[in-house]
Amino acid sequence: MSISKEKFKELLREKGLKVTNQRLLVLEVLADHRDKHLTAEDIYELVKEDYPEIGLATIYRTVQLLLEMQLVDRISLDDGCARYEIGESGAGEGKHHHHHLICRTCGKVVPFRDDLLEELERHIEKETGFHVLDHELKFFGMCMECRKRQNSTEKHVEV
Amino acid sequence: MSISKEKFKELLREKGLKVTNQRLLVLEVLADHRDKHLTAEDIYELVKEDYPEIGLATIYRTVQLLLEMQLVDRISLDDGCARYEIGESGAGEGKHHHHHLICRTCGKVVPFRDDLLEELERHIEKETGFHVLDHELKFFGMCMECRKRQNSTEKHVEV
DNA sequence: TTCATTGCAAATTATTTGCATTTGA
DNA sequence: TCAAATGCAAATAATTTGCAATGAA
Repeated sequence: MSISKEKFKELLREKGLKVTNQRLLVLEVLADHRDKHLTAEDIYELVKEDYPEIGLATIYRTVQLLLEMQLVDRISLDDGCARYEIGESGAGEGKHHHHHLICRTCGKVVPFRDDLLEELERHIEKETGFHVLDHELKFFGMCMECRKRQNSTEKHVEV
Repeated sequence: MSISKEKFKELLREKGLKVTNQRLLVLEVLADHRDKHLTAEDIYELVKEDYPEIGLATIYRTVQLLLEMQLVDRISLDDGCARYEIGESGAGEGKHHHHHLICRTCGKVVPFRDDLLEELERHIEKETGFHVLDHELKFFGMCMECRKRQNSTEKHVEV
């Protein structure tokens, strides 16, 4: 449901920006790896497969542009580098994406779709006057697989 | 409601770690600036007032230790550096702190206390098997003051 | 005494920037 | 043609690490 290549080209032209191979490829890599939380370095390696002469600085400049155009989201997994993923909602109207379940045991990140926060946002606006435009919600814990593994290996272990 | 200096000393001894002035001062500075979201550099400057010979590396090592002991939380305001604040709940049982309302216009960060996420967490566990231990929730938007300012200055401005 | 802790400086890592060159409109 | 975009290398900024000196137990 993310943005099409044509729509992206159009948006670039509207802004008076140029349509370059590099920009198209960065968006394509992000679109081909949705829910993968790629770092700039990840994107760099993936784009290099098709376009070996690209520079890392171009990746940074392009994701910055895509962020401003609201075509991608930046998330942090608290590992010291920013991660990027393509937005669900195309041009960024329905800006209420998904949350992330981050397993503290194996590091896996599972997306979770939910809109239960809308009510909380209305509550916040009424209570504090703060107008909420967007939110970012992360849950930390242990995924099902790790729980199973823990159960089987720690059955007789004292804590 | 955060941890007392005595309790902290006791915890250090339990772990076989040494009670040092530097460690006490870092905790004290965090306790004296609750809800202030200090960077390592901020803490460094504040501790230097009492203890000018402290090194920045010690700040980093100490906040790392405090994080492991669950006495402080690390949050990111997406400005390229980690921020630290003292935990509400002392030894970290009731790990459900507060959320942050981040104003995109003036950068102000307002804490907001709420427990409406518990229901959502139960829902997630039932749905996905992911066992939630903690969460981090940020809202981005515009604070009341900025909204007022905007109304008064942009009354006749075309967008 | 003795090993954990510290301060300092150097190293590392992610990201940004300056600039000459290239390229899309 | 020509400003925008790129690639490269150097600069920056946050954080980490190695190591000799210090200090708490």
